[in-house]
Amino acid sequence: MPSSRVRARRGRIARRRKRTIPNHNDSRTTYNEHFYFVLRLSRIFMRAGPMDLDDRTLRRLKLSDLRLFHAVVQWGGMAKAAAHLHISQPAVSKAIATLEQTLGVRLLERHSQGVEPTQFGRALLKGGIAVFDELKQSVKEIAFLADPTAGELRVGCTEPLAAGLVPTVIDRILREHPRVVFHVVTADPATLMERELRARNIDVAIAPTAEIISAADVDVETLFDDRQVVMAVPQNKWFRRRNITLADLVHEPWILPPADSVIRASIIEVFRTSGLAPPRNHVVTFSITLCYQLMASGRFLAMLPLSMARSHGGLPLKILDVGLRGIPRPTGIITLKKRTPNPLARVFTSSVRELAKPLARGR
DNA sequence: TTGCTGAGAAAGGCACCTTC
DNA sequence: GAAGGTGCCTTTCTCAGCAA
Repeated sequence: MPSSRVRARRGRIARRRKRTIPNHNDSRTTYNEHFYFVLRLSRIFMRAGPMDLDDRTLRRLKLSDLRLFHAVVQWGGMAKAAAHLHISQPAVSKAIATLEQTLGVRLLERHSQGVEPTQFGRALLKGGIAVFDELKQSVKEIAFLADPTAGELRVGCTEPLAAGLVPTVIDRILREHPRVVFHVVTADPATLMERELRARNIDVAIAPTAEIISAADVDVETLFDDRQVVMAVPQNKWFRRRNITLADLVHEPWILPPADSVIRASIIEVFRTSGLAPPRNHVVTFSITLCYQLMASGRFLAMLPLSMARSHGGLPLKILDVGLRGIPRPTGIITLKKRTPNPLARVFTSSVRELAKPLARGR
């Protein structure tokens, strides 16, 4: 039986503990991180359904548990997650059980072949991705403030923009921020938005905006019409001709995008509007590298975005004046709303805006 | 203010159990 | 047999209290 002095002391300690954040055995979990984490989770669970999540319950949630829960879902089982995290299976099982007890809901469906997240588990996962992304962005912000010449930026763009505008922007930024690392992903606009931006694999996307379905979670800033114009290299026989029309070029070797693409349909429409049959498909490809290689021979023509001719990369492409304004293709910056921006993303987008100004004239 | 101490909480491992 | 769950244990960490 403890003495009255000891009991009184223990009582005082217990009362103090109730007023403070519990010990998480994780020195990396700072008060601010915990506050933000709890705030996000409370919003997530408010959306998930009516639940009794009081302040103490939310304070028990830990970033380490969320990371562990992520691993379990990612690997499809507690034992597999434990192996990847270098801890024992019971440790994972207990952590998940504690998490479920704290939240008062079942997060995982247990099967003989592993586990699967429930609707509550999926809600937690979705929020978890956002929580870790926000933390990552904060760390990047701190790193950028500590050393503005370094950092990391993930950019998504289409193939033509990767061959024109984007390298010019990157080159410009690297002159001022020489130790910045760029990760560039190329894909079609819809994939960039769904697979890369929403999954937070990229910080910013530069792409044609007309093909982006407007959504509440996405910011679209159209900067210029990247007109599709007829292009050739200076060695091409048509380059020095004057007063040429589309009809003169229709029987030349053309490089065209695949038949099921939006841009191919627009090109065909241009020929039809001029009363012409579409050119024969000599080469059908989305590959800009292949396009460059073929055009370098001086034989092939292609309808490419104006930004490719205006930027300082790749082949010295020249516009053939066939008396058309070109197919307008609104292009701009796409970012995720309510996401703390990577400080380098701000540098990147302002550089894009500046370089897009000459292309935006007449828009 | 600093360093030490002790209590309590949390994390995680081992052995074993249960379920499919 | 494979997977998760449970009980018991040890280790580690945090923090209040206290003395110098």
